[in-house]
Formats: sequence, structure tokens, C-alpha cells
Amino acid sequence: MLELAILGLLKERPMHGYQLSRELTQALGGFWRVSYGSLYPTLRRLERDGAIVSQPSDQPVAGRRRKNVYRITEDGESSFLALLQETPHDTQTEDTRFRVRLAFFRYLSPETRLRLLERRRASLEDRLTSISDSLRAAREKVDDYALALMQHGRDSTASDIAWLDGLIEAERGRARHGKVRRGGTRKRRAMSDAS
Amino acid sequence: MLELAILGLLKERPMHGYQLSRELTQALGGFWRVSYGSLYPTLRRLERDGAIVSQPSDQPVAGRRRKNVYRITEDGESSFLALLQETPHDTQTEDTRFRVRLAFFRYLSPETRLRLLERRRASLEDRLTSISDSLRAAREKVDDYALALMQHGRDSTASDIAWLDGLIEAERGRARHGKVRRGGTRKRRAMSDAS
DNA sequence: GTTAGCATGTAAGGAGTTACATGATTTT
DNA sequence: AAAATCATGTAACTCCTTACATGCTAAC
Repeated sequence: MLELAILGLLKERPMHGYQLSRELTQALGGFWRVSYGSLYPTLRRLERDGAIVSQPSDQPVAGRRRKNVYRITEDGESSFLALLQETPHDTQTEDTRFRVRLAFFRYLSPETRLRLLERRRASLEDRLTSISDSLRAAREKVDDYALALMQHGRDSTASDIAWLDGLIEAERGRARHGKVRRGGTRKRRAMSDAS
Repeated sequence: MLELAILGLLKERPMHGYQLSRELTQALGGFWRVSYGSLYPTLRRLERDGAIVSQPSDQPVAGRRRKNVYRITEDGESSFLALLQETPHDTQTEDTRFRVRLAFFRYLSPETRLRLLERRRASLEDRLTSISDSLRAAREKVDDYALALMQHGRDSTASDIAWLDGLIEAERGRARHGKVRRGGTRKRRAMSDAS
């Protein structure tokens, strides 16, 4: 997940490690504050594997500590797209993973976006079913805290699904008109995810 | 986190591994489906450390595959209470951790509950501030997806805080009256978290 | 001149997952 | 008799955190 996030940020512009950590926190809105103990080793690994290169932008001013400015390579661009479309089933980090993905959604084709949104929706729907089952099974024999936990879990999951439905509908609209309309909807041109 | 969950479930009644995995999924409402590859080794570790014992409830009927039924020990009870009060800062698993904790809240004293609820609230408040800052900084220079991500993050965090406020208020009420009122509010008697 | 922030890094370890392997029991 | 579910387990691995260590620069 960290590799994906790093590559995605470097795709926008070259940056050094410390900067990446701040931008990452900002892009994820505080849902994930990455530690330097994972950031720097990951940068080295990505460089070793040829996904990024560090520019010798050291010492711009005399005596100042080296700043390793990294830039993404062609290889990095393709592994970025590969990582962006992977959908592991890890229940623990699933939510954060989806957030990271969504932060870079603009790099995917409308079809892929729809596919990912619908997969996410199905996953939340499963969760909702699971919670509702638990609520039916557990009601009366469970204490107030566990009950509140389940009810709130149900409500926020339902609200997440409703929010996703909005995104899906917007995406469908874009897909319908996208084939006809000339020119991008914004400053960024339309994407296809073939590397 | 898994240790905490296992001990908490075994505190209610003895169970075998497979059963634990289902109850865990149920208690967490599908937010965490634990894998057997982590469950069974954790059970062995807990047994090795004396937190649980496996009852020789093997072969109740001839030829049937052994079911290792585990029971919590006195040592297990105290490490359960210790684990329940730990609050690591891991941003990745923070939300799930809090859910697990809340599922066993009845085992804590009202004071400890209030402390944990307020710590959680502060953490969500930080997140909300972080998101709001990002929104102010990023607006106009960020695409629709990233924007939607942040707005939804802000809204659901705000809603989580409002929900927590409800729990906190209820807890304060309980704390005020708890000192006067005779008898528990339910079938379970009042708890103190001293082991 | 000392505290806070910028900047990079390493070592050890925690906490889980995936994939595989086995076998019994119940349901269709 | 095949398929699904119950039940336990191991080996290899992924991915990230904590704690530590270093040193420069800006602000108070």
C-alpha cells in the first residue's frame, strides 16, 4: 500500500522523503500517518527495483543536509498502475486501502473505476449483511456497548454504501457521455489504464 | 489485538478455535475476519504463556476429530484487562482496535471507560482537524475523487464524534447515578478493573 | 542558547496474511 | 458419491511500527 501511495505522489511531481510523508498524511486526511521506519526503506527498495530514481539534488545550499529527491520512472509508472488495480481481501486494512486507491482514481479508465467502485460496494454490502445477521442473533443476549457498536457499524456502513452509490452514478453518467463528448471534462485529459 | 479478542471471548465461555473465529467475526460485525493462520498459532502461544488452558475434551464421540476447547486462566484474566486498557497509536488499525475494545467495555470500570472514550474522541478530533486543513489547502488544486474522499472522510469522522458524544454522555450519567443506585442496571453486576 | 522543525536512516520485532496440507462430518 | 462445512495446523512471507541515532536549520 505504501509503494502505491509513494508512486502515486511521485507521479504528480518529484519529492523527497520527508515531503512525501507530509503529503501522504494530507492526501489521506489523517487516516494514515506513515512512519519513517517504513517510508525510507521502501524508498530504497523502490529505487533498487528501478521504480524510482533519486536525483542528485543534494547540497543546493552549502552545508545543508542532503535531500534525496525522488522521481518516478517508466517502470514505476507501470507498477503503479498494476498496484492500483490490485484488490486484496485483507479485512483489517481494506478501508484504508480503498481510500488510497480513490486518491489516485483519476489515473484509471472509467471502466476500471466502475469495476473497483462496484467491488467495494459488494464488499460493504457483505459487511452490512454480516452485521445485520449478528444483530438479529445477538439482540437481547448482548450488552449495551456491543449493541451500540453493531448498530453504529450498521449505520455507518449503510451510509458508506449510499455515498458509494453517488460515486457510481456519477461515474456511469461520465461513461455514457464520455464516448460522445469532445475534450476532457477538466484540465487533465482522459486516461486509459493500459501502460 | 487478536490476543485481546480471544481472551475476551473465552472469558464468557470456553470455546474451540473454529468457534472463536466465527464468534469473532460476529462480534466485530464483519469488520475483521481473522485467518486461521494467525488464530491457531496465537492460541498455542497463549497456552504456552499460561493465559489459557486446553481442556482434554477430545473425542467426545469415537473417531471424531479432536476439538481443542480452551478456557481462560487467572493469568489470562489479568492480561486481558491489561491489553484492554492499552492504547497504541497505530493509525492503520486504530479503528478496528477501538471496536474490539468497545466489544468488551463491560469489563471496565466506568472511570476507565470514560477515559478511553475521551481518548478516542480526541483522536477523532485530531483526524477531523487534519482533514479540514487538507480540504482548505487542497481545494481547487485537487480532482473530484480526492475531494469526495476528503469530504466524506470529514463527514463520517464528524458523525463518529457525535456518536461518541452520545456514549460519553450516557457514561457520565451512569457514573453520576452509579454511586447512589443499588443493584446493577442489568443482569451483570458492576465491575472494577483492578485484577 | 535551546527548543522546535527539517531530514535521513537502521535494527529489531510485532502482528498479521496467504497458501498449503490434512482429515472428519454433514448435507445434497 | 460429491460437495460443503467443520476442524486444526504449518511455513513462508508481507508489511509496517517502535525505538533509536544523527545532524542541520530556523525561531524564540
